[in-house]
Amino acid sequence: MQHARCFQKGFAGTRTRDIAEEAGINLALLNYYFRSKEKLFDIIVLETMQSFFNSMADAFNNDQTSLESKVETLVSNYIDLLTKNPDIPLFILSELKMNPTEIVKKIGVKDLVMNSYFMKQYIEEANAGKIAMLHPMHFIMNMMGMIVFPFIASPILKSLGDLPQDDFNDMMQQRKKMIPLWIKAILNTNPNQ
Amino acid sequence: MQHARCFQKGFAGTRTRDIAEEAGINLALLNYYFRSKEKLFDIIVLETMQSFFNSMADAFNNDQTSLESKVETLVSNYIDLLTKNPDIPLFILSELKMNPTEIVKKIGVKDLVMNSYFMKQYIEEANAGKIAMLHPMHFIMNMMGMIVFPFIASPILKSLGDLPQDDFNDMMQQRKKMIPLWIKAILNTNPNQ
DNA sequence: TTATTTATTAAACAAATGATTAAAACACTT
DNA sequence: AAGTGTTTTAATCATTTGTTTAATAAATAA
Repeated sequence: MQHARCFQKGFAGTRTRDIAEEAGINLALLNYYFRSKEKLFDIIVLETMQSFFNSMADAFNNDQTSLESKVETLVSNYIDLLTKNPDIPLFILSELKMNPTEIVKKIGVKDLVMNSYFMKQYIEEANAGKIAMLHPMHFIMNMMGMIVFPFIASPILKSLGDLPQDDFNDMMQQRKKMIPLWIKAILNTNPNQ
Repeated sequence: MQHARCFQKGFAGTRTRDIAEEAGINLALLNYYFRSKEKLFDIIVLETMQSFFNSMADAFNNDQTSLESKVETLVSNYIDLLTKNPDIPLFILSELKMNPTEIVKKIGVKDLVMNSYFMKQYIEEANAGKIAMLHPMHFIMNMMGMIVFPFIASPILKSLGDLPQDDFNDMMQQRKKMIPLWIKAILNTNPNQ
């Protein structure tokens, strides 16, 4: 399923009639299966977040690859994913603001990220002095910010830089190579400057 | 005016009755002044974006300060602004996705950013080899991403890092000092690696 | 004052919308 | 074939919601 309309218009902006039509089923059937619009959206949000985060779980927990290589994989995969589905982040973050922590807990994204082999490697290298002693959350904010923010802000950025969709996508492809370099530069920065 | 409800729930999720009540005026009066919900929101979005971008215009066009110092000011001011009004970015970006380029043009944000003294300095220093030869849009994406993304994604980040609101705010204060250092590190990165 | 425009309100309207109902169609078992 | 439970649908309901109307109050002009 694509949930295209949901992603674009969000919970309040999406009509159950449109969802039913898009799915090719009767409106009453939608309620027969999901009981209410809210429960339907709970499922859509959950599924979407789950697939968004789980898509990286394998690479995250590979104990054969370096931290650096994991960053490269993560950046590359997410940029490809977001190029194909640019509406997902804004959808997730908008819906999440309404039902705050409930959904996040259900997915177990905290365990997925914070207890990953990736995080273990990060903390080890930080303790060993190989990279900057930087709170993991700053690292996540920077990395995800550099990856996700351009897609969230694409309307304004495309207008700002006179970028048609194709040029914007080209730029995102460039970022696949650049972001890992920038991350490395950040991790070599002395925080006590 | 605060537009609090609008910022939290967006166009589709906000009821005109609630806006009227919050403003302490009669519902019919709202239409008497603004003619329709859509036109009311056009004004709110426009005003909000204008204040968001214009708030930085002065510092941006100061020809007495260095590029580095401008980055520091920008980061610090925006983090303070977003700490006070964390709902603004998601509101702007959500509404912007519906009415794509129309609004952006009205504000003249393109002229404000791209023809600023700040940008001139950036391009000069890039040409002089003092900083990396990096497309200005990458620079903007990175800087704004590092500043704004944490606020947009705060629900998930706070849960991920076990951060109560106060700790989250502390972390944002830390970023005031860090982001300029990270930006500098990025601008010293050789892109042809 | 009186007239006229402007601001404000309570009430109502029409369309949209999430949900339900009751009946029909289908699948499966005995 | 008859019985039973499940799936699907057209029609309907009850609210919600953006907007309008018609009347009143307040301000302004004559």
